[in-house]
Amino acid sequence: MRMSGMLIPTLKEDPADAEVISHKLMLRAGMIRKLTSGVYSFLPLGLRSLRKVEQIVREEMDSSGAQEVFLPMVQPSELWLESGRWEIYGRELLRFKDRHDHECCLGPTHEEVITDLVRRDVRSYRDLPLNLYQIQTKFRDEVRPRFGLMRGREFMMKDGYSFDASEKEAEDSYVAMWLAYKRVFSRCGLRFRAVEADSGPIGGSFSHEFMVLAETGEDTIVACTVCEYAANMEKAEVPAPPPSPKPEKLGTPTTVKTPGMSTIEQVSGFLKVLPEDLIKTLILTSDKGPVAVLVRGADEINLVKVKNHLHATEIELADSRTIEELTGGPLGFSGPLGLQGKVKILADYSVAQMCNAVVGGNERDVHITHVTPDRDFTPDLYGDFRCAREGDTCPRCGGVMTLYKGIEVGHVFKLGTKYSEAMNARFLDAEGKERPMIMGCYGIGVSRTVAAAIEQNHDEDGIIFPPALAPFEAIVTPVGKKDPQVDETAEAVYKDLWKAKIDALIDDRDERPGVKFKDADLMGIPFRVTVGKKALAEGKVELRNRRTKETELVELTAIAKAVKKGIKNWTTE
RNA sequence: CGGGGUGUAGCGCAGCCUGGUUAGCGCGCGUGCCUUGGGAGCACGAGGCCGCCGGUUCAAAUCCGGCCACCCCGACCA
Repeated sequence: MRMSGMLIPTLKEDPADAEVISHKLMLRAGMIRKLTSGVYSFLPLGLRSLRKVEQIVREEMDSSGAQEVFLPMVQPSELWLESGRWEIYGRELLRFKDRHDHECCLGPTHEEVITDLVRRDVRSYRDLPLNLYQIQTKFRDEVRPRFGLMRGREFMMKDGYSFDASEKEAEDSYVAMWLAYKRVFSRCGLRFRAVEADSGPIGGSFSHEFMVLAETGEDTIVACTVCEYAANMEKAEVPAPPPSPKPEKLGTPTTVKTPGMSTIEQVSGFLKVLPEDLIKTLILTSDKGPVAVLVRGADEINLVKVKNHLHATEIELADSRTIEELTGGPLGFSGPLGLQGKVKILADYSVAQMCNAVVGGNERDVHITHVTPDRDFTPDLYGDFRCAREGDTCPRCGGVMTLYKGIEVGHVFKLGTKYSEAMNARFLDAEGKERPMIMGCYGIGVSRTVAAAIEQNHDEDGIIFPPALAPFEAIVTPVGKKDPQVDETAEAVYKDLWKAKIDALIDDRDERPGVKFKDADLMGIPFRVTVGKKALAEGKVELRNRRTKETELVELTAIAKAVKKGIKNWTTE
C-alpha cells in the first residue's frame, strides 16, 4: 500500500484522555479513534492488525476441527429467560425494546444462541462432537470501561463452544482448544502463560486463562520458578506448611488496651510486634450463613477460596452491624476467643503454626496478646484461605513461586451441562437414552490481544509489533526526494517485497526523512528498508530492525530475502 | 454507584480566581519560497455554538444554578 493515499493520522503528542501505553500509542499511530466511552473505531492500520490476529485464530481453530459460524448480535430475551441469565446478568447486559415492544439485548456472549442453534438440529450422538466458533463484536456495558482497547464495552472477540456426548470427549475437546490457544498466542509472538483459573462449582483444572505478561496487566499470576505450575491469584493453591513444634514455654493470654487501634498496622506498631504475629479475624456473610476466617496479619484473605469451600454463591465482608451482633465487639476488634460455637471458624494453615499471637478482644479498644491456636481456641477447620505471596512454596513441585502481572487474552472453560440442562439441549446416545450435551466455551479477546501485544512490545519511539501482528511487515522509505533514481529504486524494492509475499508499505509522501522515520517507528513496522543516495551508489539499501535498531546494508537484489529472513528470525528477547 | 478531575480550533494547552477591546500560544492544516538521513526555516492564511441550558449583570469563556460528556481512583465484573 502507498502511504500517501492512506488514512494514517499520526499524532506527535499523547492525547489527554489516554492513560496506558497501548491506548496512547494506538491513538498516536492512527490505528484507532474513540467514538464514545469504551467504543472505538478502527482505522486502516488498526484494522490490519486486528485482521492479522483474527486470521491466526481462524487458522488454528479450523485446523483443530472447529467450524466457523456467525451468530446474531441482537438477541431475544426469551433465550436468556430460559437459561436464567436474564435475571442474574445485571446491567452489563444492554437491554432494549424493539418497535413491537419486544425485549432484546446486545450479545455480551453467545451461550444461549449457540445452545439454541444446536438443540434444534442435533439429535444424535452420531452428530457429536461439535465445535463451533465465531469472530464477532461483543457488547458488554462495563461499569467502568478504561484503558482503551484493554477494557472496552464494544470489542472483538472469538468465542467458541464445544458439544460432546461424554465426559471423556468433553475433556478431549477442552485439551484440543487449550493446545490451539497455545499455538495462537505463540504465533502472535507474545510472551504468555496459560494459568489455572477458578472454575467455581465444576472444580478441577477445567478453566485456564491465557495471560500475556505485562507490567500494566490488571491480573496477578502466581507461577512456579521451577515447574510449569501457574495460576491466577484467585485460584493459586498455597500448600500447608510442614508442622513445626511449638516452644515449651508459652505466654498466657493477656488483655491489653489498644485505644483506637483497629488496623493491623496500628496494632502491630502500637504493641511493637510484627504483622505476621497478629491473627486477622474476618467476619464474612454468605448465602450459607456467616463465617469467621483467620489469617496471619501479613496475609490477604482469598474470598474465592472461602466461597468454594463453603459451596456458596455469594460471599462478602460483613457490615459493622452484623459483626457487632456476632462478636459483641465493634468492627476492627474481632478475635477468635469466645467465638467458638457462635460462628463457624475457618483458619488458614499458617495460623496453626503461630504462637503468642495478638488477636482482637471482641470489645472496643481491646486486644489479647500471647494467644496460641489449639490451646486457647480451636478453629473448626484449617485450610487454604489466603492469597499466595511472592516466595511461597509451589503446590506441585515444592519450588519457589513468583508473581507476575498479566493481561487476560484468552479463557477456556468447561461448562458441563449448565446450559444444555437449562435449555434442553439433548441427544440420544448409542443406547437410545436421552442425555444433555456436555459443553465447553472458549474465548479470545481479539482486539485486546492487539493492545496486549503493544503493552508488551514498545519503546520510547512507539510500538514494536511482532511481525505476525504488524499492520505491515516492512516499510520502504525513500529519502532524498529530488533524486529520481531513489524513487524508482524504492518502487522496485516495494514491488520486490510484494512479489515475495511480504506485507509492505511504501512511504511515498513528500515528507522529510525525519518525519518518515518517526512515523515508521511509531507505527511499529518491524522492518524498514531505507533507500537513499549514499548506499544506492554501491547498489545497496539499508535494512533496519525496529526492535534491535540494528541496520545492515543489503544488496538491492537480496533485499526481499533479507526481510524474509528477518521476519522468520524475529525474537521478542 | 461513591470519591476526585477535566471540557476553550483537528491535537496539546494558557486565559477564568480579580467579568470589560478583534479569545491567545505550540503542533497540525492551506498557499508560496526554501529545505531534504531522525518530527527544518521564513512569509501569508484558513479554522472557535469557549460542552449544553438557564440565571446574575450595562457587559459572562470568566460569577451562580442545573444538566451532559469524558478521564482517573475505588466498589463491581466471565
